[in-house]
Amino acid sequence: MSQQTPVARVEPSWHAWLERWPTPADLATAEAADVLRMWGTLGYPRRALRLQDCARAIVERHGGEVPSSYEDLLALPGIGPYTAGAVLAFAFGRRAVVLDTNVRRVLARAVAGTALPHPHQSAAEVRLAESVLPDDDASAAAWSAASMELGALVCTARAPRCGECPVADLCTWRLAGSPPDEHAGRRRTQAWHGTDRQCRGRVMAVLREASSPVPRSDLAPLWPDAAQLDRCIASLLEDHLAEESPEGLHLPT
DNA sequence: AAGACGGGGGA
DNA sequence: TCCCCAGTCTT
Repeated sequence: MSQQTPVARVEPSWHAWLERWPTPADLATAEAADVLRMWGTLGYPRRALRLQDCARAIVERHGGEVPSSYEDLLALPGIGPYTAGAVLAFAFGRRAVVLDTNVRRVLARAVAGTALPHPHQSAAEVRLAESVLPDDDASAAAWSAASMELGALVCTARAPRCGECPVADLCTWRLAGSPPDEHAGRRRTQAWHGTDRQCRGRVMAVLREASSPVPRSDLAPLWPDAAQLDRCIASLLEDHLAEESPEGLHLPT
């Protein structure tokens, strides 16, 4: 849930979710429509389907227990290098590189001396994270939690609280006078207005609220560009985020 | 190596 | 308004 969605916004949904589907086996047999409705407005609803696919894979491949090896975790749907490392570190207390946006920013400032990390993660960055990770499992897991918290609460992207930072006196960026972002202006802002993502989001919002199939004619007013709307509906069907029956569009059964 | 993919809250 | 958020998957 927290892949690209702030944890503060995730937390209430996370509690409700685990109350309804406490185990992978519970989620594996849920209705996809219920999964998507419970996901609500967390964004990127494909993640909800991947999470259910992940639960099914855990049941089928691992007897319903979350696996504890990096390879097995990485092979699960929706689990990438970050999440695999986070599960290893935070669920199993193991030494693992946990390189999320917060840790990337902390390392960029404290070690590399730049205001923000490069737009795209590099292999060199992973090597750096590995090199500063303590050797034993317990210390490494604590390091991973600490560096993430530091980035999330103190070393924030917009207005870092350097006065409260425990490592301010060894921060390369701070010591250099907190120079501005090197690639400021080159970071392309993600377009939103008029995009397929906005269009898909509107359709999904209607389908989540609907208690019966929605005819395409009822969807037309949602979007000025009819061709784009058709294309987006087709992509939602392709992604299994929606289904179509003679009565109209609805969440998958 | 790029693009696609939601939505909300803070500055 | 703009920016960013405990990324992943596809091409």
